Amino acid sequence: MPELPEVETVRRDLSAFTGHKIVALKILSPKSALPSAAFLKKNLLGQKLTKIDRRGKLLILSLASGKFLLIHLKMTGQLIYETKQMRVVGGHSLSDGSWEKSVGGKLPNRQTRAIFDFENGGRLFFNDLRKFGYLKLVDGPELKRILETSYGPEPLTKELTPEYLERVFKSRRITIKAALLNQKLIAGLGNIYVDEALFAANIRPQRVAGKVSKKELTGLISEINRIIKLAIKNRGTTFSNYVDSRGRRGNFSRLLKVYGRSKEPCFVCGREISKIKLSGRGTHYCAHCQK
DNA sequence: GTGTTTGTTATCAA
DNA sequence: CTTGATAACAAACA
Repeated sequence: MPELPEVETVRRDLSAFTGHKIVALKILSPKSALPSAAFLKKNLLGQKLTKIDRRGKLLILSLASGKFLLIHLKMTGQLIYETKQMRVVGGHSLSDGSWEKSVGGKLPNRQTRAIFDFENGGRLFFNDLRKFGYLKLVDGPELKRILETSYGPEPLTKELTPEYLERVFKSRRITIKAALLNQKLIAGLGNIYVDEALFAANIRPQRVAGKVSKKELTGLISEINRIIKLAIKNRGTTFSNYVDSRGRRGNFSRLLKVYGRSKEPCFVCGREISKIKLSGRGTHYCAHCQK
């Protein structure tokens, strides 16, 4: 489940490989390519990749042509980059053994939906078990429209203030959990980091968003920022199948306090972590610590 | 065969 | 117009 820290980790890693031309593109799953596989090929072949940005959980790859390739990993997407050197040495066994714990075998594999070959011999694999993710080619105006209509402020920016959250939550009768999952209100959080942030801020996920006090929102923002920063530092969380651009798992998993810890003891009070369903999502919290 | 996992959008309802 | 609830999407696993 790639959320902001996981997508940011991939973005930073892949940025090291920008500046090269795409010399071949294989699309193995046409439905993963928007608006169509043919359109992507036409617009990507021979194009230089100039930089990679991120907004929320969306990767934005800039092309020399002025167009943009948007990549969303959704739930099970992976972007794995192989250098020419890695293939020459025969696969993915790095000296630190990191490949053994992750995708293991050779690429492409059954989950591979697209393969980019670069001029420098590098190869980028887009894997996606469940095919929710996509590669989407857009022009400048469409990118602008998407960014303006789909994303609220990012964590770790000055735009995310208690005054802002107070204003956009005020009229809302949804739960604070649902509000934090809404990318239009705040960008980048998903199920894992929402549960973690609410635990750290001592706020019950089922509270009505509009009734959370400004003081609590202030604390919540500070916990969101702290956790997101720490998670990026730890290269994200691997819960199901997230791996970074070299196929390695994230290290934040061992720092999770509530997510995936149903019935285990709360690290603060020792009581059992509860698990309920909110907005159709598994929701983990401590009924004693969170008010 | 059933339930569960989740990011995002479409759809419908109030 | 706004807001919210829910299904749908896809594939694997217990």
